[in-house]
Amino acid sequence: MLEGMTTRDPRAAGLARLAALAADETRAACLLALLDGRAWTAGELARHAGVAASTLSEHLGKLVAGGLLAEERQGRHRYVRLADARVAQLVEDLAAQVSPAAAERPRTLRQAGAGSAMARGRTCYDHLAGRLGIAVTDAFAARGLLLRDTGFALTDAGVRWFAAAGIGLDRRGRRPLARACLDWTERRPHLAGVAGAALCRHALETGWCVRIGSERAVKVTEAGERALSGLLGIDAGALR
Amino acid sequence: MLEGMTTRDPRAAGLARLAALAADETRAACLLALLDGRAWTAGELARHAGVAASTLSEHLGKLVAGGLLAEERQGRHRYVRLADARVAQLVEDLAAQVSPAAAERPRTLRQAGAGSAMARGRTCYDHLAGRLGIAVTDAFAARGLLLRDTGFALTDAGVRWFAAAGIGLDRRGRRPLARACLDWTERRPHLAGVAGAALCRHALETGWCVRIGSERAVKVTEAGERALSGLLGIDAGALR
DNA sequence: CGGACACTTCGGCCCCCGCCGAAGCGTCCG
DNA sequence: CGGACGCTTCGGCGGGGGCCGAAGTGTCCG
Repeated sequence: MLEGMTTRDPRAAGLARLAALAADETRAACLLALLDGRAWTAGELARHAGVAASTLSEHLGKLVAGGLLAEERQGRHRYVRLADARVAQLVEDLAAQVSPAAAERPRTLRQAGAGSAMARGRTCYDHLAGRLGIAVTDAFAARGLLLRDTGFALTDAGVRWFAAAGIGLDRRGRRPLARACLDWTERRPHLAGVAGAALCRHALETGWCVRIGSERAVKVTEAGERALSGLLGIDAGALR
Repeated sequence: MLEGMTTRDPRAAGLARLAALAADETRAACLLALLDGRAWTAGELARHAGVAASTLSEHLGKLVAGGLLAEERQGRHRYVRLADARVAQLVEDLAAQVSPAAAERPRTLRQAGAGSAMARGRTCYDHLAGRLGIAVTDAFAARGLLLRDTGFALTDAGVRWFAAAGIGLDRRGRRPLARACLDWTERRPHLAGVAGAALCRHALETGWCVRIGSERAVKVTEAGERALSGLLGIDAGALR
């Protein structure tokens, strides 16, 4: 009907193609599961999503081809993880947009227990979240290390704090040094970006926190309580 | 196959439903067009997207029902615009993720001319973009009004600057005071959020800038050059 | 070497959804 | 009042894509 089939907008086509990757419930479940920052096998994801292995294999093919996932093959396993921090942020942003109603709703006692551990402290892709993440972010703001009421950025004092604590910040690359990640249990933003990732890595490496089981939940150790109290003035009570 | 049809993750379902709204090329073209912040009629969007009016009517129904668009009916016209700044940011973020290759490619002389005017200065939803937006952001950063290398936030001096310039900042609401919007012609972030919107509104109201034609492009007036030079030290040459 | 295992490919099924034109409805204007 | 106009609803068509089980490939382990 239209004469010249006016070449359609390539930006619209690209946007649609990208969104289509997340527009399927099974693939969306994979993306959300992978938000924990770990690498999952195809089989784990298939069981998690409740579909046949063959079905999930095709989904992974699309997600990898679309650049959302990176894959690593080890023996007979296919491990996938979110391709990079940009993708993680995109999934977070989309998830944060989705109806806040769908957020909290523990179903079984066991889930409720796990949920409360998750609410205390957990990782979100590569940074700290839950009440632990909030407490750290609050402490940074209270000590003038972080601006968060007029945007979200480390102050000069904040940059010096990281140097003094011996936590290196990789300032090459396009990833922002600090950005806000909107939590979906707590309803408040917490520190993400290069600084959030560096802090989380340091906390796990030095034993301030340990992972609980194979889950995303983390627990603050006694050494961690002392360190967080000394370096940031965080009261241990705020973490319970 | 599966016994209890294990109730699927409502968060995944919500994410998939949201993404599906943008996963169609015609709807994606609408969302991108509406990024200019104006209200479009259904007919304008149908011509823009190159589909029948009946087709586009159905698309608008879904976008409105999904909360991405707000509509306003006037007589026999149906005006739609992006529902709010959150949606605008989401579309921006998705568009920024899409292959940078699909960015620049002027096709006709007329488009090239319009493109260069757009590159000089334009609005992006409700804030300034293009080289004008970059110049303003650079000036804010150079004068210590804005932190952007360690995140993105107004400094105290920045907040005072807005007060001194008589530009009100509405600090109620959840919208961040300052945030980065990634430009897709220039490849650098520029000031968005409450402060970016207030600055843009003020610039248009006081005649620092005027819109060119019915497009998103804006031009800096002579009065605007004097004001930007006096208040921010922006050299007029940077805007050409 | 043979069986268990993780994943992939293939064929087939079916549903969803985007598309259109035709017809209908409300609004505007001469 | 009547015709032009903008939008919506409806029926029907066609393509795309998610799903599965079965069969195939490659890996690990006893």
